[in-house]
Amino acid sequence: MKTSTAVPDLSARCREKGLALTAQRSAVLGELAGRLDHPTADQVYEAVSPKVPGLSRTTVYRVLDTMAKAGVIGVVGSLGAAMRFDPTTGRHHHLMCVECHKVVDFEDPKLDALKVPTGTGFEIGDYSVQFKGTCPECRKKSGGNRRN
Amino acid sequence: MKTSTAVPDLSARCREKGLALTAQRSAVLGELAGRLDHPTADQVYEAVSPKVPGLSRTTVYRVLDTMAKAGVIGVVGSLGAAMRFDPTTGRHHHLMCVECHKVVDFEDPKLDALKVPTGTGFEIGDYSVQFKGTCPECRKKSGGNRRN
DNA sequence: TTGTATGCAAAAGGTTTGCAATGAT
DNA sequence: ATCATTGCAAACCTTTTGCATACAA
Repeated sequence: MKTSTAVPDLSARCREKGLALTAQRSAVLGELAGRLDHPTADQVYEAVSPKVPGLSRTTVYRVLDTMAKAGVIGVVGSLGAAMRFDPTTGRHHHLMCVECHKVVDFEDPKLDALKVPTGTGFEIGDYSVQFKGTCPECRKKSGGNRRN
Repeated sequence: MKTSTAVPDLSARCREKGLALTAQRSAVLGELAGRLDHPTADQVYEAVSPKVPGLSRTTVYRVLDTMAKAGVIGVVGSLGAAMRFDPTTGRHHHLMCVECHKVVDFEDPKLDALKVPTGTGFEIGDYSVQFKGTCPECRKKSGGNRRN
């Protein structure tokens, strides 16, 4: 039988990316690797802080940001900080620009008919597919990072 | 031919939900209905403010929140304010609790093979499916709204 | 040694709240 | 008349930044 996803060795990945492995980074990555939930930066800080005397909240934010940008870890959602509103309430999907955070609707009947998971304990109301990439404008000005 | 989604009459929906239709609400909903992007609360405020003298930023936040909770409008992403991190970097999907914002991984090979949209101008890197619902814990304590 | 990473403190968003006044039904 | 909604100011939470110090390679 195939066990569920093994705990990833994030510290190793960190090294592979050529990033220095400090005590703080090791602790933050070690904490994240062992968690099934998807903690916020503050939750990571609260968990790691007791184990690393003097650890700064700022450092946790910076480590998580650095690791996410290097692809060592992932982020859930990946919109900017601000909440975005949508006049459409029906099922539809989104193209999201990872550069400028632009969000564009995408409709596709095929995607509207996915099988909703059962036996998870969750009562699923709806779903949507998020396609993450780079929008036309940001592709042009390659280094474009104006926020939208 | 079928034209793309028509501009929704959000004010009508507001009435249907039994919510008072004030000048401010009407202006906010009117603005949102006409936009294809997915504006932040602040962007809505900037757009509506000139048309409604004395309009408060607070009110815009409150109107959007109220309407979203009533189902008159939608929100993109629907996580809480805080960013969440994930040790997993490969393609996988999420069950998200709309009550407590808990996020649980969900893996399904079928969902890993969706057709990525083309001809959108976007350069798509990856995607994930977000299933939104209520988690087992929040279902029990029906009114449960502790944040996770 | 040399550049990167950390800590502190302070600032910068983004959003929420208490309370009195205003307004919709 | 009555309760919901608004505006203001202030608080709150999350995240980012400047700068001097400490540390990994």
